[in-house]
Amino acid sequence: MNVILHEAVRQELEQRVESGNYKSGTMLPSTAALAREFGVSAITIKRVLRDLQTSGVLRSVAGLGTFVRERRRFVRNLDFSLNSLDDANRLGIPARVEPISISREYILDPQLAEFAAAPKDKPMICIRKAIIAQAEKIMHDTTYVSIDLDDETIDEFSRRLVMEVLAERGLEFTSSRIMIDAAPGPPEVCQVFSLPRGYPVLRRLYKLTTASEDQFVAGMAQSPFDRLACTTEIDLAHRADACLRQR
Amino acid sequence: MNVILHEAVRQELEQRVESGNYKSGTMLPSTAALAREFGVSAITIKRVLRDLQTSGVLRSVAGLGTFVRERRRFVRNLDFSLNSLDDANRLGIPARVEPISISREYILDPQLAEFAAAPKDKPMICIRKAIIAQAEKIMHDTTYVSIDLDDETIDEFSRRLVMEVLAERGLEFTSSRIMIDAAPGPPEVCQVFSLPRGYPVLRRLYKLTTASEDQFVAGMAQSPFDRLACTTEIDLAHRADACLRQR
DNA sequence: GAGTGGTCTAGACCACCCT
DNA sequence: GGGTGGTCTAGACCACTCC
Repeated sequence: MNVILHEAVRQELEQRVESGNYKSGTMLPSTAALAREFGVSAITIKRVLRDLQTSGVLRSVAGLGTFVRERRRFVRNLDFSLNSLDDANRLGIPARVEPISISREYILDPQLAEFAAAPKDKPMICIRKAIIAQAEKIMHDTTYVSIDLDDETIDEFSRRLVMEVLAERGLEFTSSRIMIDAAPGPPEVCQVFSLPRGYPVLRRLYKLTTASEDQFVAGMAQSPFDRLACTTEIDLAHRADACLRQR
Repeated sequence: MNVILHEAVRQELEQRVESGNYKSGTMLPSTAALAREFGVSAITIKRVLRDLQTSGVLRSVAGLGTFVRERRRFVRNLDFSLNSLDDANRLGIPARVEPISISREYILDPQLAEFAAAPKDKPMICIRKAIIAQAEKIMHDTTYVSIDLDDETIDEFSRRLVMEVLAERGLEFTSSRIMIDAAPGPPEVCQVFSLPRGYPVLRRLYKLTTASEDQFVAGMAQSPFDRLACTTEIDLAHRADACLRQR
């Protein structure tokens, strides 16, 4: 037993969720009831519940209650790129896009800006959207495009995947450089997923290469940690030398 | 300006860190001083400071003060596997291993257990260690090995990388299946890195394949989100079909 | 001993949801 | 109206670090 009160309560609640005592999706007793049960103050309970929200165990709705968060995670193979929503649907996973915004701006995220080495001479087309699979939001995507396009094409971005639309317009993508990291969810993303600030998020920064040097397509896909994971395979028999560098 | 007090204070403090007003590594004013400055209660300030710790912006040491967290991140290319500490040293990055524990146990983490499909007939050798690069802990690794080995070999695990030791003993690894995801840092990991619970962590689950079916080597590497990122490249010209599946 | 952050408490008000 | 979580406050005690 831990000496720290909120830690002890936390472990007990986590255990109840894990053991199925509190079942997935169901409502927990109210903070007042828990405070009585554990013999601690209501504010200590509130702190624990808040901590368990940022760990993805619980989910609270003001005025409604606190619930056990449902886990449903998708796994995406990095080697195969998902290029169209039709592909997903063909695989039996109903997927669609929910547009958030289309605007002209520069890359805000400093990590993405450095990774993609974006042109700084003029603002790019910035498409933000949420990707939904099986009625569940699983991804928040921000794509930056610096190519002259007609309004009709830009309009199409809000209904389908950017790569899909551009490929139809004749753009040939040769390769994609990817950086995968984790991060505390930024405000925009947490809002879309109804998550508390700082919720761990899996990010995939990507920079596409086309035949032409001046066609710039890059972006960042962000998913709550319990909604998406990535897989890949490495051939060790013909491996190259080590590669670890700073920054 | 936001109506929520702690959110407004948070944004102001974040801005001061970003603008360099509070410089990296330096100490912030005390909670009492900040409470006076913002005209809010001390407990509100404490909440904000705690939130900014889980977002990786600040770092507090009880009895010492609150500091701006220094960011130093390594980037690891997935296609090239880092097989020995000598490799890293040759690249000009002084790296070493700090053993945490060697024991015999079953895989605890449910996600890793499912991913690796571990044999359940007997407990495996479990090696836990921290990997340090440039005097900074950047990785927490847990490796499970189910191979009969002499004590001398097992002893060697605490000084060098598991793959390195096994390769010298004649094991030939053909490929590595990898799953990358994010997660709130578990207690063991947060303790090693002196991080608050729930700090976003980048995880890499790996399962190695050897010539023999019954040689089981798998594990999980976890890094604080601001210490490590992974890169890779995808060939889009010869891409296979889409691959997105649930769980 | 003085200063720091970490923990815990009691009590209050608000916005929200459901009936 | 009665229940819920979210916010904010004042005040207290402790463990820790540094001088």
